[in-house]
Amino acid sequence: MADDRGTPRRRQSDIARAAGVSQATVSMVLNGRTGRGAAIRPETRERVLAAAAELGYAGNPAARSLAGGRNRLLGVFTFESVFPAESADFYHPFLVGVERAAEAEGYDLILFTSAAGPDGRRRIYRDNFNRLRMADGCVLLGYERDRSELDRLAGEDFPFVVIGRRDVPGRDVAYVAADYTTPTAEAVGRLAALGHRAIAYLGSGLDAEHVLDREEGYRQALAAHGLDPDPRLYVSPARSLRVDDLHGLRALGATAFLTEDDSILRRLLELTSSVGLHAPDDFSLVTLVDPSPLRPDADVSGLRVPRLEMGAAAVRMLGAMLSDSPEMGAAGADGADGRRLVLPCDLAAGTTTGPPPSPRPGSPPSPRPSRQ
Amino acid sequence: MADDRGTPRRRQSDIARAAGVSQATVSMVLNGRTGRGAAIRPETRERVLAAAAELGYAGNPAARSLAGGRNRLLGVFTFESVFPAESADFYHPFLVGVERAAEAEGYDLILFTSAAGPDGRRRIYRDNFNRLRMADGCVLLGYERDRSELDRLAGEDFPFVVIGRRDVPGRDVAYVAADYTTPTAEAVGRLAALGHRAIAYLGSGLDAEHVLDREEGYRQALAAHGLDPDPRLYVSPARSLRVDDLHGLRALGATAFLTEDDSILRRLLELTSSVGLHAPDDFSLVTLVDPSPLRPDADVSGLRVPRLEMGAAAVRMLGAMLSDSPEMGAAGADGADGRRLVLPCDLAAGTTTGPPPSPRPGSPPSPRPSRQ
DNA sequence: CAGGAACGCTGATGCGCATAAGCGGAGGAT
DNA sequence: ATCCTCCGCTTATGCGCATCAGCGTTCCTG
Repeated sequence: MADDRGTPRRRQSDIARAAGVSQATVSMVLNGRTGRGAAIRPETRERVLAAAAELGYAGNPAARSLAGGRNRLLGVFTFESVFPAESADFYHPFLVGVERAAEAEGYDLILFTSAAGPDGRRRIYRDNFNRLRMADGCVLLGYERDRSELDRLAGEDFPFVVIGRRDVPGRDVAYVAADYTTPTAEAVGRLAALGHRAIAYLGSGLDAEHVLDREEGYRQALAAHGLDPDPRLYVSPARSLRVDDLHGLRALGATAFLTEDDSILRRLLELTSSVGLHAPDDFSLVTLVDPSPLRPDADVSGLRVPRLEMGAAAVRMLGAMLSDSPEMGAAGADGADGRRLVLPCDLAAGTTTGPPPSPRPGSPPSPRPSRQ
Repeated sequence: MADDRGTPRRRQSDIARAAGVSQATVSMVLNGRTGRGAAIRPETRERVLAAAAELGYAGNPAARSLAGGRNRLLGVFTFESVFPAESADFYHPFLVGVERAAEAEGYDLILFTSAAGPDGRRRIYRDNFNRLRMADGCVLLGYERDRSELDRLAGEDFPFVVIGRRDVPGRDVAYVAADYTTPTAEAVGRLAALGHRAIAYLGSGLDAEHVLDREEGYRQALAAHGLDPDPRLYVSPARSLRVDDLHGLRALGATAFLTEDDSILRRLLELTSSVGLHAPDDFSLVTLVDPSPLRPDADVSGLRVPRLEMGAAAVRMLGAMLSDSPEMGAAGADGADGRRLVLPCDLAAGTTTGPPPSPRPGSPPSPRPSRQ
């Protein structure tokens, strides 16, 4: 009578023996399933349940999923750390959405944390193995440096949904994206309506789809409102914008700025406040991605990306792909029925936009390049 | 030659066929294991790996764990939402630690999100199935309402580590905790040294271990410094403290306050500022759990719980339990060797403590209840 | 009163994998 | 030449469960 350590787990066969039935019967009772026609006698049922309760039975999910085919595990792959110290604010809302939807749909989540490459970035394929396949399907999140892994994955027969638009030529990648084009265009429209004639675009310089969408909105709206698409107003990458550049833009008549990401926004605010300019009086500002909530000082006008909803929608889409047709997952048929979703993006009014400052004497608003 | 959809998941037997070897050989190669004596010929090995890569093989975690092997999957179970909207700041650092350690040790993480009960809280056992067993072991995080699930889990033979001290009678639960007692006592000591004679304790009213630890530190330090342990200074639960209560405590001579959690801290700050009192001039304040970083206005004195380290340590402990002895996991032998870890907690100086205000005329610092 | 159809259960099977046991051959020791 | 030992692989087995095809009974129908 040593200690009970190693108290063996109870199996269905233990219950079966205790209740005087077969293991198959135990399985049926516990699952409420019916073999073919109908049922288990209530009396037997009770005996089995009693035995299970008494022996403290707890099913083995691994065996369950082995026998059943699927494991109700959804993968979450991020190209960067899932819980990064800094960009916490960026990923967090997506993950909240993913988690909620997973919870609602009865899935557990598997986070691929083991796959870090030497550069700290994660890789889908490690030693040529696709660990993602451990899950029934996978949600991909974040921005990859290298598109080839995604291409390769798209060529496999594995169901996945990317958060963010991805166009892989010849493949039919499922994604949940946000519509950046419309609200970017709308932002330009509003600024134009306020009287701005020269709107500078401070871009990230990346060529990802979501970046192209914003540019597209900018250019379309410029044309639609009859504004001059002066290429000098389009600065990209603008990450290391300097005071000189700022002055240059203002000399071109720029009275409004669009910033493509948070670090550029930050940069611009630093610069402007260092020279004593403030929105909305001295210039207008619209940011094209959610500003970090860490800066409570300003309610910046700009896009509000429905991140939580995107995460949730991605999970729901994946769930649908998994249940609809068990095999439609990867290289689906023609048409991307429910496999592409573009969510609208709000344009928050904020407090950083207003009419352009009235032209100071001697400083004509019309573009007149001072030098260069 | 229709589309390739429907290509089933590859199994080891597929690889075996492609490489012209047996399934067992594939298993050995992929696991780097050696049958009995030594090895697989490098040539064979290469062929197998090539076939696996080409066919896009990825192991089935369920089958792996069923077969008695391991998954390299660690579970993360939280009794509440892992990514809660509000308490994000609370859980996040733990998860960062968990993620980093998992990454370092080459584990992937399973987040048990599917186990939500009707009340929104998660349950380990659902329909009597312990899904945690999908993983090799599990880290538990958060505070359970109901201790019975933990008791039951402790009775099973499944390796897990709890973040936060847990005493389950008769069981030997592995945990990584923080030492709240010492810094709480130290906080009282510092306040006493500054001249405070009456230190109020605003508690949460819970009876979890981590709460008891703080109380313990408070009481010990009161005794050690010869302060009167007036029970009226010990308010718990204090979550709905009111202005009256605040005045009552001050009438008792209280010049310093200890707050047990963030919501109580918040409450106290509301109250005091509503009556025009401010730390450290009018009173001193030490909080016994990290204040939410959302409040940049004050650098509150108080405990700093090493959450990130706790998360990482829990994963490392679990890793050790899994590799040391495959069976020491659950109800270990006697002695909790490396299975209990208590990390020290810093006491940050902050700016909310100082000497007690000099007694105003007519308002003696000695306790003299004015009324009631 | 024969034929059939549920009913209530059992036995067999296989999910994909790890692993123990087996086995032919090559090489060394005696 | 004989025996033994390792090597490099194969075959067989079972993890715990869900599920399917029976199979003896009972009850109903014509």
